[in-house]
Amino acid sequence: MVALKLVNSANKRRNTPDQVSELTTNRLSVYLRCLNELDAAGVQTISSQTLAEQFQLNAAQIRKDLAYFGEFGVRGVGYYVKELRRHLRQILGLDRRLRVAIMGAGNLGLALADYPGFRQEGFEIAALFDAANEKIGHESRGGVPIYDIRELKRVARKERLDIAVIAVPAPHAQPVVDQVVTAGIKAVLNFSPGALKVPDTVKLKSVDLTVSLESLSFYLAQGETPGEHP
Amino acid sequence: MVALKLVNSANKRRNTPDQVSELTTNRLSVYLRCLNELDAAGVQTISSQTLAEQFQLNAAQIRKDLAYFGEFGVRGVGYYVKELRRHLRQILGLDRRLRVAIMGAGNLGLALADYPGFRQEGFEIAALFDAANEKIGHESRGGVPIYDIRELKRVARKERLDIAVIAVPAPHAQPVVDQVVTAGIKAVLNFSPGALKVPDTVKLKSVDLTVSLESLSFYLAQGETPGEHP
DNA sequence: TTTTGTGAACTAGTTCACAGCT
DNA sequence: AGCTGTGAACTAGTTCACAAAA
Repeated sequence: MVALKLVNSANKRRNTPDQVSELTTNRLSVYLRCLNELDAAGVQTISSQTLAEQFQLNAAQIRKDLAYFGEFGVRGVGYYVKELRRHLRQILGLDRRLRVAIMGAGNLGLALADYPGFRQEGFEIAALFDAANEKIGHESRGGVPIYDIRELKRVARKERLDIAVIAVPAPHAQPVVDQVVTAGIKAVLNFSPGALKVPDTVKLKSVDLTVSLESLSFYLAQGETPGEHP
Repeated sequence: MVALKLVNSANKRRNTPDQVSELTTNRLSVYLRCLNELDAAGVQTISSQTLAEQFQLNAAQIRKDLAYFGEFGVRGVGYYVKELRRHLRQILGLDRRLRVAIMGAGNLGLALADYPGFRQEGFEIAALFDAANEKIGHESRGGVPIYDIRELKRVARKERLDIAVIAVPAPHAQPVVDQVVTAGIKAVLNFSPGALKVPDTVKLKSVDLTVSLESLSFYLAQGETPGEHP
């Protein structure tokens, strides 16, 4: 077991022990953000306990999440911030720039194209796509070029696009995602409401604004009648 | 038990039996969307089985989610679409219009203000707030007025704002959400990266774009080394 | 017969608690 | 002494399977 772990941490990539839960990868991303801040603040080491206090999390959970990918900690000390940060970036595949396409140059698409949060952590918004002739050939305020969606396959290859963000009106979402799949893009972030179908060789992640708002509405409706809270 | 259930479905509102999971309320929202489509298509009744086939879900799960709030189905028949739709709208608190404020009239805030998906299901974008003088007093393309954020408390009362959407740059997010809480708003949808602190009388729901993208990045990084899929 | 509502069984995810390094 | 890594215990969420109703 110890021998296996040593092999794993020597041969850094390649480690899908069974199947990592989405909840885990989301947390890794949160840890990374925290480590970036700690590193920027000049902190050298951090314990799972201290890290857990920052957000609403259990220290054992953090240790388990990390231990899953290797033995990154030092007993009696904690984790070296710079080192753990490097490991997490590599586990999350952020040690290379990922190129993102945004489908739909409407309000939302243009806003996302220039959203500074995306660029920060190694993502590069390389292209916008739209079907409206008057938009094609122009670019976003931040300088992202707008291509004809019919050019998707060609541009995807030439620009080496890794991820597509779906920001088109709901009725166009499925046809557009079909084109994305055909163009060979393997990861999709969907902002349109409703379920999209993709083959299971493609990873789809959906952010449904209506569902989020309605979940808040439910809370407000329940809150009307007081009810207890733990 | 049967008697209790009859009481519950007679006295429709008021039913927080223990604590409803977020996963459940999210699904209710998905069911509602599906029912809207079925109703529009003129479908009269639907079984949990048929509903489950529409998206990737188990029929028992749907029945359990619904049965939690009352006995809405008819054995041997299924659910009456119109009736179930009405129940769900009421459970989710969508039987009244909810008034939404968007904090931050930048790219993202303006895009969200005019996002058609929001208006559709009973939400009303009533106000934008910003700190930049040159924006205050203007309005979004869709006609949502932009107020000075210092006016938040007054406007929140006058306009009866129910929900705040946080679309300001990350460093401003915590101060802004503090003001939102002070203004008495009880539900917040946060688009800024990182954790926000709110008192537990306020419901906070976060959509973290960086986390979503990094989760896709993880998938791509793992996919490099083939690995099996079930 | 069809399909709901639901206890029981199962699966996934979290937290505890402690042996074992440093 | 301090803190990680991890089996064991626990909690939450999902699916099965079937009795009861229409």
